[in-house]
Amino acid sequence: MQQLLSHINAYYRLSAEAENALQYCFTEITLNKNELLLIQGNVCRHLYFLEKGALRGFYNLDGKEITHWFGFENDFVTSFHSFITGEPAVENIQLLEGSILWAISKETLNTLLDTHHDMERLLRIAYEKYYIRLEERFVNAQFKTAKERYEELILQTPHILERVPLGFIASYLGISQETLSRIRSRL
Amino acid sequence: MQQLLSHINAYYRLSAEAENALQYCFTEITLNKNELLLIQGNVCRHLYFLEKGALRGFYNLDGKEITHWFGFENDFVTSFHSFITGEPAVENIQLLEGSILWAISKETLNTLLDTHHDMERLLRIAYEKYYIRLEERFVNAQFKTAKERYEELILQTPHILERVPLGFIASYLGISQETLSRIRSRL
DNA sequence: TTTGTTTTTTGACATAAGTCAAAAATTATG
DNA sequence: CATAATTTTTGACTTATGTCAAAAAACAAA
Repeated sequence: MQQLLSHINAYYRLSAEAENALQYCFTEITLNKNELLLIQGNVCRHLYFLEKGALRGFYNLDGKEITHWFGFENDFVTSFHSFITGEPAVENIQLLEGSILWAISKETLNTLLDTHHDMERLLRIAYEKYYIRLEERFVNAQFKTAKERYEELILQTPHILERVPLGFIASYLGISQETLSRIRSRL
Repeated sequence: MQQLLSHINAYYRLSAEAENALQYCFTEITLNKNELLLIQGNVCRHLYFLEKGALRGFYNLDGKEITHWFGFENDFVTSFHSFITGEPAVENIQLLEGSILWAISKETLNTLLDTHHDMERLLRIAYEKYYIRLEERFVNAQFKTAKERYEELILQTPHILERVPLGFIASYLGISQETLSRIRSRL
């Protein structure tokens, strides 16, 4: 819990009241490797803070598993579309390592947001950062070659390489595993 | 101005005070076709509401212009990354038609957000919607074929086809103009 | 209209990346 | 440690899409 609080405060300095209220809104969850935090078709009703561990979001496309994002320490994770819209998730969330998470339900979050203007701001600022990140990935996906995307990954998020099997990384980069393997061999 | 207010209220019902304050924060701008609202390298200090008209965001890649988004009636537009971070914009914003816009500076927006919790919420909700939209485009860019992306465009945003030259649409979809032309001919 | 400009299409060819199958390497487990 | 299971690499071949150049079509202006 301390880690969650200090991570949030690095983003945006909360008032003492908001910070205090926040503490009682999160529930600790421990999960093992390979367990599913969310199964596609279910509505994702929680937002999670990942204190320790790693996980991935993936969905099925023509029988293949497509990993489209990873979460690591200090990330907020959820099936975004489902959490926001209340529609069934198209994706699964699976643990890549044994992990410690803190969960808050959408209802509880909404109460927090109603009560504390600065919580609302925190979330708004968080969205800005996540939006910018996604925008960058989008530009990479659409306008860069497979090799360039892999090099970008090495520079920007090398921790992914160290903790995730290659097959997951390939689909994360939007390329086949074989192509990724070849790129690596001639780098 | 009336259009801006009613569009916002369709998103999220503002308090009378917030709505009133908001009215005095926007300035009307009229621009002609082909004019530039933003030139790359400059910091984008405003958020714009597009009341009437159309525009595009584009940047240069290896000497080619890459159009990566369009704006139409009732869209909020800005060079997002630059507006948020205060860094120079990597993109240009150009008018595709003569347009009427309403501008608000970042400073003025921040004052509004400080004063009105519900403005903060409005913006937070707006970000959610824009995030979801971008997420969808991202998945399309990375995991769908050129033909599928074009078909998606026909279904989801046919108005783009009617108002924008094909060359711009091609780079928006992340394909060459020639390929787009061929896709169209065998559809 | 006629002429000039811009946009779109077509053709020929090049290339990045995908697919399928099998081998090699790595990691897990009895 | 030996065997099984998983992950990564390699090889041969296919395919989608890009590039460059030119023709055709559409649009604008005189």
